[in-house]
Amino acid sequence: MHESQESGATAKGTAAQLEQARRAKLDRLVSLGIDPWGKRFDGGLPMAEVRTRGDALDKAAEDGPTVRVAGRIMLLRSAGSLVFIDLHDRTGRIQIMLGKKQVGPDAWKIVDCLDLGDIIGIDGRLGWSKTGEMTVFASGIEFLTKSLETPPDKYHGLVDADLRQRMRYLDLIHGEGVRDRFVARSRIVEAVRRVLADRGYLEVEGPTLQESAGGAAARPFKTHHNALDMPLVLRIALELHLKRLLVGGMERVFELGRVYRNEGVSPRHNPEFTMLEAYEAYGDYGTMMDLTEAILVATAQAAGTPTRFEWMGHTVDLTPPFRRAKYDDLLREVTGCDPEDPASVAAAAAQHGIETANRHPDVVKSDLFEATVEKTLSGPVFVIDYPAAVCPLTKRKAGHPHVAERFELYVAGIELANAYTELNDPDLQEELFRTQLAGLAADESMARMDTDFIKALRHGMPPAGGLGIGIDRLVMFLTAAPSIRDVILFPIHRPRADA
RNA sequence: GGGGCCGUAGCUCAGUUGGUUAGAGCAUCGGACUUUUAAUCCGUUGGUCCUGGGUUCGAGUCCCAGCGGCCCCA
Repeated sequence: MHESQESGATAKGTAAQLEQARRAKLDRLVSLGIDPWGKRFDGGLPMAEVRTRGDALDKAAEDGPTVRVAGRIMLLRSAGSLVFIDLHDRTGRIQIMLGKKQVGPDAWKIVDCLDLGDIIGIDGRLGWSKTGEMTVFASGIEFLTKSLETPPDKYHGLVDADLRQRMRYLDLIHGEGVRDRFVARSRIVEAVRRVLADRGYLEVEGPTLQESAGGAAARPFKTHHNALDMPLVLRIALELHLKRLLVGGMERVFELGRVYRNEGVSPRHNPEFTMLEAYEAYGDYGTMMDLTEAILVATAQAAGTPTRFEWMGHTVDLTPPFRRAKYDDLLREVTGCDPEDPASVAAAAAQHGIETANRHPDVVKSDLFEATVEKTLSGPVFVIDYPAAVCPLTKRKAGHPHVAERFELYVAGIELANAYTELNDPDLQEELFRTQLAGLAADESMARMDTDFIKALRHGMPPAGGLGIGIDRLVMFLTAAPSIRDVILFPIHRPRADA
């Protein structure tokens, strides 16, 4: 304490004292000629593999194999000149026993400098302790990295949701199942790519900086290019550029990438999130249903999700084929209105407090559907055949100009996928881009003129099916996560005044 | 944008109707311990009670505003 006052670094407050104690140990390591930041450490076995070997050992035997492991100190129990450590790596944990006699006086000086959170490498004999715990009985220790910060409570870990997201690295170390969930996310994305690759799809990358944001109904983030002195927006969807590639003869394309929507934050919304969009020439929305089922089955398997499970209070069974239900039929069942009759729909909407005056009937209908039907859909269910006016990028059903060949896949009341038979008539597309629906704010409208896209369509886009899947929601669903922030490593946050 | 709940030590949490010097566990530091496993035992350090106002003899506690978080609704 007195030393620190002399050096001007007064240890005021617990945090400073805790750090000072760690820095003292760091200094001791340096004085022992040890680099507290370590170096390359080859030949370490993953803990999971060590455990597999340990399980095969006779528990009384004292001639187990020599193993080398590396990891972070999560627990440290000192019994005099005997120290037990729980060492963790990405694959699991194992107990290390360090004895003063066993490791010798030089190594013991290192053991004296260990704190929770430090990273070390250990050589030792694999065996079982007297109390029946698989243990590496250390013969040597290599110091690899000092931790200057105090880890969270070793039993409770980090609980505060804010801290967990701002300091995700700590959450990954200490949070129950946190790393597993992000491992699952990686496996899910891998599976998506595999399904598409197996079907001959090419993965491509469209521009994230665009002149105008199309392909969805959302407000974009605005930015500016200095050298070109032009305003730009971040993309809100992948659709319009992928369809240009269909024109270009890339008949099966997909993009798996980040999109940005300048809107509210909620348990199901983050301003940046990951979308999959896939387009298949010569297909339609039925083709996309098959693809969606294949992706759901493959990703569930990759994530280790059972076929039948509970999520958000809904029971879900992922055995294909998924149920298909017509939009109008669901609306009729749930609300009792006549979907074909705008007056009947408006009356039902009014009962739910939905504004009906001066609004396009399909907008009202869409609001009514969202307010009443969506939450009842345990799913998985393909809701098919949407009111055409709210689908400006979708081909109309042959002989039914007011019905769009669109489906949304619902699971547990949440929209997981959205697909169309793609509109490829350039004249109709141009007209729909021009048509602003009454009662729909520009921000909420997909109708935004994109003359370059129209030009592309005029060169001929083959009939096609297109599919969009929200990867974050898919991961939420398959890992039973209640919030999108549980599946995004670094979700958006307001800055904090202190830290 | 509206409503509800929350913010106390590095972490996890108590804190009664407003009442003496704000507590515990973990972590830290010192001590005992060669079979522990959230080790145990003895001792020890550590506080902008989110911030700013207000009410009061007296505020962690009540009121107002702000900041931050979680949830619900639009």
